[in-house]
Amino acid sequence: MLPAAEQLRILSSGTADIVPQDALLEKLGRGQPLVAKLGVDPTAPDLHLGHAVPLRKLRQFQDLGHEVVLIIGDFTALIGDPSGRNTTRPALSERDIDVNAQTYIDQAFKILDRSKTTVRRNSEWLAPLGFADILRLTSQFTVARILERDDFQQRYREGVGISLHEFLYPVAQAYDSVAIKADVELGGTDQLFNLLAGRELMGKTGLEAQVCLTLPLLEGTDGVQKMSKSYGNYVGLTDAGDDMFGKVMSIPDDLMIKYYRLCTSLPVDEVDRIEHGLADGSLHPNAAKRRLAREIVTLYHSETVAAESEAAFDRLFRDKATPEDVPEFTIELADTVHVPALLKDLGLVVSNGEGRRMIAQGAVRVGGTVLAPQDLDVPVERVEGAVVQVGKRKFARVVSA
RNA sequence: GGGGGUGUGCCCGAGUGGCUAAAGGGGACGGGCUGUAAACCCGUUGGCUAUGCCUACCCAGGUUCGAAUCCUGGCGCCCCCA
Repeated sequence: MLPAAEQLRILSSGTADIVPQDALLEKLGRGQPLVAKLGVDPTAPDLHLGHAVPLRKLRQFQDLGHEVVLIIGDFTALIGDPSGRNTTRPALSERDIDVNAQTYIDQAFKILDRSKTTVRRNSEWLAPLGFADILRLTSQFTVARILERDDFQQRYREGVGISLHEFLYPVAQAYDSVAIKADVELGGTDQLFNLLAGRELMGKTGLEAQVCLTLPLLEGTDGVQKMSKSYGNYVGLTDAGDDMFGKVMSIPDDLMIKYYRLCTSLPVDEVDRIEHGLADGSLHPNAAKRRLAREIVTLYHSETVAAESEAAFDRLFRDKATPEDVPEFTIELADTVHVPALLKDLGLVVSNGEGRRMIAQGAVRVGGTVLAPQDLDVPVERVEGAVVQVGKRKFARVVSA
């Protein structure tokens, strides 16, 4: 094992906070493998770069010789983390949870080392608790303490309802840490409260308290909201190379360095160099972003795919040419084709109305030429075998049935 | 248990009987500029082969020539008092 100080240097990079830092140094100093914990929510089966941030950090722990326990929050899913905007969440069926958990694990192993990872479900220890156990557990926390949590405070102030059982979420999560005797728990900065609850409960239970390590929340491609599927601003770990490359290219410049730090495996020093290059103008932002996109695609696919994705990207956006592989659709065509309906059939727009609007706005090309606003109906020869394009990135080739 | 408030399009939010497919903002989308960045400008944003028709302002009824707007009942959410 590396010296504790060196480990700490690596583990601290990109973190938001380590509470308390000296405790981590001390734990590392014992030269024993630590147990690093991450609790995951089995409600969102599609992982994205945001989910990958703590997973990457866990991977660092593994590479340094530590153990990782991944906790599937199948039981806490009955509550739903109150930090979400949704106060009510539909209860998932056991089957859904199984499927989601499996999907999660499969994707997580794109990042984690399988041999150093233990997967547990918190229903293992939470489900058997009786009411008396829960009373004992909840008596460890005061209402004032629970209300310190930012989102509870805010919701309480704004008069948004808080259900009593939501108070139990941090308590349950804290108990997870007790159950597995975690040394370190990871989470986003929005998790700090929950992580600290675990630290507190462990202390009160006579265990050595865990260290809380928080990571910044990653903004999505819009650069504003945190990355999330529901905001549509995510880069999925299973996205095709082309998509991944394109999405990364669309992030705001200001976010590049953060992505470099949190989403790639480049060494800290290299990222620092890039940062300086951008600051003094010696590195063009476009070049830096391309490299970022390549690094990320390489991580989840391969170097070859990354190169192909970049080539496809250039073809589409720099040369404004048609992509290589346009999906083909076989459709029965009349002599005169009603274009809005055609666009809808091709899946390029969701309704005829949208198709009309797109045509009116000059966003539709057939065989490379922009369709005039009055061309709602065109002769079949014009579309047959032609590439139909809506906007910059939606293409389809029409083949007559 | 009692009192009060509120429910509008993806979101916020105007709108108290016709001029409202519903102001304004945000978001999103499209066009221009460009580096698919930011900023900025312009446009679009319920459905329908469409000078019109249909469906829409929590739900169900009702009043009216006409309702998001009025009435009745229901549901949801919030606040205060106990």
